[in-house]
Amino acid sequence: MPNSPIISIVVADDHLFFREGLINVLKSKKRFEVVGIAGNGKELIELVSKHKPTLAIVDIGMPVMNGIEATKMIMAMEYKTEVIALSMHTEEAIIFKMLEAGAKGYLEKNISKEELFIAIESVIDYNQFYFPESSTTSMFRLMKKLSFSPYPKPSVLFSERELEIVSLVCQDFSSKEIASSLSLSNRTIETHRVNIMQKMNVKSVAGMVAYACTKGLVQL
Amino acid sequence: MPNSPIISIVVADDHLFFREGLINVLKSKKRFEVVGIAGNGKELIELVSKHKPTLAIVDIGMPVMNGIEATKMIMAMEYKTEVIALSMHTEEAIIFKMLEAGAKGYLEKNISKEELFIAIESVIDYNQFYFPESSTTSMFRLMKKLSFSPYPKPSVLFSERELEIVSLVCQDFSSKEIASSLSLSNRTIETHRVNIMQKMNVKSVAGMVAYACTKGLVQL
DNA sequence: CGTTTTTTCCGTATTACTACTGAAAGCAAA
DNA sequence: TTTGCTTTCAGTAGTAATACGGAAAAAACG
Repeated sequence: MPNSPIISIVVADDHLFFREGLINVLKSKKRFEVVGIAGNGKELIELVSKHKPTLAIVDIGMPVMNGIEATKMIMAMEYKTEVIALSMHTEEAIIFKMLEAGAKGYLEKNISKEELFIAIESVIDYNQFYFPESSTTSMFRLMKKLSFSPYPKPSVLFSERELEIVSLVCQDFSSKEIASSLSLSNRTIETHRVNIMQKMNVKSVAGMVAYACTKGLVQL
Repeated sequence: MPNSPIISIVVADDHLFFREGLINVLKSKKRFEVVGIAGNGKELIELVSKHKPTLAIVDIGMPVMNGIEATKMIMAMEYKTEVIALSMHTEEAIIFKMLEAGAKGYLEKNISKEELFIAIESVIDYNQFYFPESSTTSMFRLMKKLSFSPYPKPSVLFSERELEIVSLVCQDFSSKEIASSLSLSNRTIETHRVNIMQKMNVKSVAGMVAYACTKGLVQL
């Protein structure tokens, strides 16, 4: 999913080396912006409430406040920051608690860059849960199945501007309103609409909004 | 959810008395239409493939073919028939297998009419999983949480005609097209659109489609 | 049977959207 | 540097949708 909005991330882990490594990996993709680094759960919730990031990557075992408690507190905040849990080993009971607390994904610490990216995009772009392949207990198999992506991936790519306009259209704003709110010409918006509808292969706004909803282009 | 489309149902249970009782209860609501009655899994899949019902209410323990196998086969069909499982007792392992097979709900046989109706509407209207309150093991607590309704209930009621038109609008049909496909005047459709938008409190088609998607008025 | 809701239909006017053009500036990749 | 994509803007025209009105038949409900 190129041309996607920036994902701001807060990272929490009590191991300096791992933390730094993780941050470096995240920084290698320009879509990811690390806005905060925490060494324990308390720091984490402070950073999350301060920066309201899109995502928090949270180690489960941390001093002062563990990842489970911290996740619960993050979930209680009004801003919707997603949480992906990190753990050294696959301990089913712990992962379970983390998911109950509200985490949307779980990762072992020895994963590859690629798996990390996939996990983040699954959770953020496609609003799905993410579990590692190694967790093959029956409960996880079932949960994987139940938490399939509700959105089939769109087959075409939309630019950031286009996604912005789609989103505003879905919020019931007219072209004029969108134009003035973005300080652009009405004709610019109309051109975008035409292009968007062509890409979607639909005939009218109705089809455009329906497409956006079903493909998960907008989160309403 | 009054003014909702008819739900066609196939019932499968090997106990005559229970089966008849269930059918009578279903018939007490005019929204439910029992289109088939099966005494075992084999009959069930024949009836489902013949009638393509909205819902199948399936006993787990049946001769010839049990509910789990039958559910798997129903899920493999192209038509999307939902399955609600029935069981005598709450046996976690069995329920688990049933959910893995693709059932969206589970009910004990000693439930009330009201609970049955709620279960059906949860599964059909709101696309959510349904578990009985009595299953309070941690796994079910979590699964309940994960399978919350993605759709907040609409606060207004729409007539069948209105829902029909909403659905067609969401499918990118213009008023003219809808008018001719329903053999109605263009003005009739336009009037409906106005009424619908007033009820939804939106300003344009875009808002209408977005409302329909978020409230689950249409299944796209 | 009366009441209410639903469904049907119309005129007029205005606004919004879509179709068909065309084009220039910016930016990034090849 | 050329190529391509994104973003910006515009004229003209036609079509669709929305905002005001108003109204009557049909069906559902008590």
